[in-house]
Amino acid sequence: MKYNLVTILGPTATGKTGLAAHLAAQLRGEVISADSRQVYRGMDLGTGKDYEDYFVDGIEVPSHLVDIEDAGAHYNVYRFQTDFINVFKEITARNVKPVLCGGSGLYLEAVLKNYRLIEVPPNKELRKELKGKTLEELSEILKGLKPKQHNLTDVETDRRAIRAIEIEKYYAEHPVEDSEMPQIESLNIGIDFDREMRRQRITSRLKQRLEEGMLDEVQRLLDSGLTPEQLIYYGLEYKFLTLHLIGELSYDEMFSKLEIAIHQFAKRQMTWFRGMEKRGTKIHWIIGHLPMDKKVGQILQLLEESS
RNA sequence: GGUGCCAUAGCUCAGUUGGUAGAGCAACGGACUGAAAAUCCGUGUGUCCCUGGUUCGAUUCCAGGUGGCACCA
Repeated sequence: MKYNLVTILGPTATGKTGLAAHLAAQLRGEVISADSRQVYRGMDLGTGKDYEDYFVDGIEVPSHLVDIEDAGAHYNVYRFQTDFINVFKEITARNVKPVLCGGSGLYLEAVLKNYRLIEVPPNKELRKELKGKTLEELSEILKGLKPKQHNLTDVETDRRAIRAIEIEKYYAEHPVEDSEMPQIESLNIGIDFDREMRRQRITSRLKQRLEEGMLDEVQRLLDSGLTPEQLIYYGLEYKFLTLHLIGELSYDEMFSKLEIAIHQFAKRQMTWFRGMEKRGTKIHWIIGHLPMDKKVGQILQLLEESS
């Protein structure tokens, strides 16, 4: 087979995990999650994590990169890429087929396009040197190092700006060799629903998860000592449910604002996937409402055709 | 039933001393290499309720109608 990876992607609420698990079951494979929020333990309903999705005919398909961090921690692309590489190597060495599955476009592309991210150790001297500079001065320094600056979150706080400068300086001094990254040949499958269907699925899934106790989950995280700010940082469900629990939004306001925010998120995900296609990543879109065995069948067919 | 007020974008509303209109939110498009469920950029999508009158010209003024709200019966 030409491919050494199958990737299942798509916007939120399209049934990616279930499809990945069913496919992995057919291939004697294992699932590697590419979801920037499902990495956190205790964040389940709010991240759309559903352990039952991994059971196929009563047998659990092994999964990776889910529940690997405490809630409250900050995971990131660099960590994802290195974690992915480790899991990929380990699985492949066991002669098991990896199925990458998720909706975090940046994470997917970091792997599929082999982003050059390297370990950047803290530079104490530089940090001392930059300490006390204003955010504007730091922004200027960063702009000098990285003229094509897109991401304003880099200069939102002094700490982040200093880290961004540290990373850029390190890159400048350490040309990267791309030896670490295994060669990835991925068959990419996108799950497609039309816009109206996508919105309906998001809304009904939101209602369902609220009924299943999503508010209790967020309350539990608050009770465990996480601050509202820490939870709001995670966005979407955690942001709006927290705002409701601390009394800043009524239930109805929370619901409608969250619903809108998830719709907007799904749209941004689609923009990212279209962007990936423009940048040269082939995505085979399959129709979301087909029965599971049809979808799996189409993917197996594509794999066969390639061999 | 009477009187008054209102009717403009998907929603809430502003506006045009008469020259066919604009904000917020939503929606749509885009960007994205160490927080990415984040962050940021761009786009107005309209029988200005209907019919008639005045006028070179009416979404705007006048009359009637329809619908909504309030008050009085």
